[in-house]
Amino acid sequence: MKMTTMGLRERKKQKTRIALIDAALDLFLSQGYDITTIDQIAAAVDVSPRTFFRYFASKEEVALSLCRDGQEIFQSELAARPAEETPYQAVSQAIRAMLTALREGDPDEARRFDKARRLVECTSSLSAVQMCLIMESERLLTEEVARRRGTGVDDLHTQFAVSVFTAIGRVCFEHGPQDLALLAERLEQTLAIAERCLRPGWDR
Amino acid sequence: MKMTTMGLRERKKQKTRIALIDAALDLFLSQGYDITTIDQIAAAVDVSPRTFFRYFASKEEVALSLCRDGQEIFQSELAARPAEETPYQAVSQAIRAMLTALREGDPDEARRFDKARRLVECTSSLSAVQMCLIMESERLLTEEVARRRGTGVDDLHTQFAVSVFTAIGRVCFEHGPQDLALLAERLEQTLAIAERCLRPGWDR
DNA sequence: TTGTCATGTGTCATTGAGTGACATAAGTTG
DNA sequence: CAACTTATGTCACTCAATGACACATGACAA
Repeated sequence: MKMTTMGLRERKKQKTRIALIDAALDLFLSQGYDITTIDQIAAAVDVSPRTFFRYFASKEEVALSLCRDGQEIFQSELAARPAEETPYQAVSQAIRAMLTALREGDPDEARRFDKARRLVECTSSLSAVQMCLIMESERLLTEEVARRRGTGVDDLHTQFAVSVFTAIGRVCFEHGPQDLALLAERLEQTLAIAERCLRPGWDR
Repeated sequence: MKMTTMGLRERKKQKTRIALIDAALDLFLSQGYDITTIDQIAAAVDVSPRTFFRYFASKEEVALSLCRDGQEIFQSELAARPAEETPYQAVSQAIRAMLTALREGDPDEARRFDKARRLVECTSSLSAVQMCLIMESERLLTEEVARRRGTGVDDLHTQFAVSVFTAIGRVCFEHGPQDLALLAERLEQTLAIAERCLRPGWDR
């Protein structure tokens, strides 16, 4: 298989997908999420409403597709951390890596990410679904932490550690600034606080 | 105003409300949440579908009304804690008080609470909305913690503390047993772990 | 009790999300 | 060019949710 080109069909699909995301985010931010209809989004990209649902299972999904991308980056960065690191070390490094990846990647993608975060921030129904994403990702995180701690996923201490990690992430991303540089700064401050509050070796 | 009786009209409304909740929970648990329609719930209580929406704003709300009740109990218990207590002391005592209130209250209510928790546990769309509730309640919690710590609600340390409290609550309630007695046990275990992980005075 | 007022409920119509079925158009491969 | 695969459009439908209006029922005063 060639990596240079991936067929006209596939490229068209990617293009439509991006166009749908951009149109949706812009409409959501300018008019409000609830008022905006699928028909409007589809019309803006000049596809049928039915086609929209072939790309995204729901109205929420198009808004949260970027958040999902971010979490997938985090998960893969986490899996790549060396096994010697404690859970806390691995998780904090993985979050840093995710932010770095976003800052060094496609600038358009970073702008979309900002838009998505601004949108979720001011739309309660989306905040709820975002939390659903976080909970999914939390399950994977639990497995990873359990592995590093050598416990099962039902271990209370492991679950507590995972919840603390989620807490750190939420403090950063939920009420944080849109700008990725400021976000990285806020992350460091939050991690510093966490380290001041937690006993050394708490995550072992 | 008399407290003994509260008028036939009001009593009828309470009765319909309870009946709708019970019918909904039973249908949701037996058939599944998504498959169950408003029409079925309304038919089971022998009211029109339109009336359902006069009691509950959405299909989700009827399922989560008990969770909301629980959180309101928590909030009022928290507000009643003496001002000298640290945030952690106040919050942990408030959670204990909430569980106690549920165990000592109406047994029917406790059974509904169990059903609701079981339902939310196995229905991802409801988990999402429950998280939305938790986030609402988190805003109030942030104000309370900020007051006790003498900071603004934007203080990072305060936000971290609140997130840790939420983490404790989620470890208990989310993957916990249905039974209220076992739940209280799990709470104590979780609190013990938290105290072992956190530095003394971390919440000051 | 009766008449008046307020309020809860049923019926009807409508919007919008989401899905299944089927025909057609477009890209892929030989 | 032909045969195949896959994306899209159209149509019809279910269900959640809301507004409007008429009607029934409980509350309350004379």
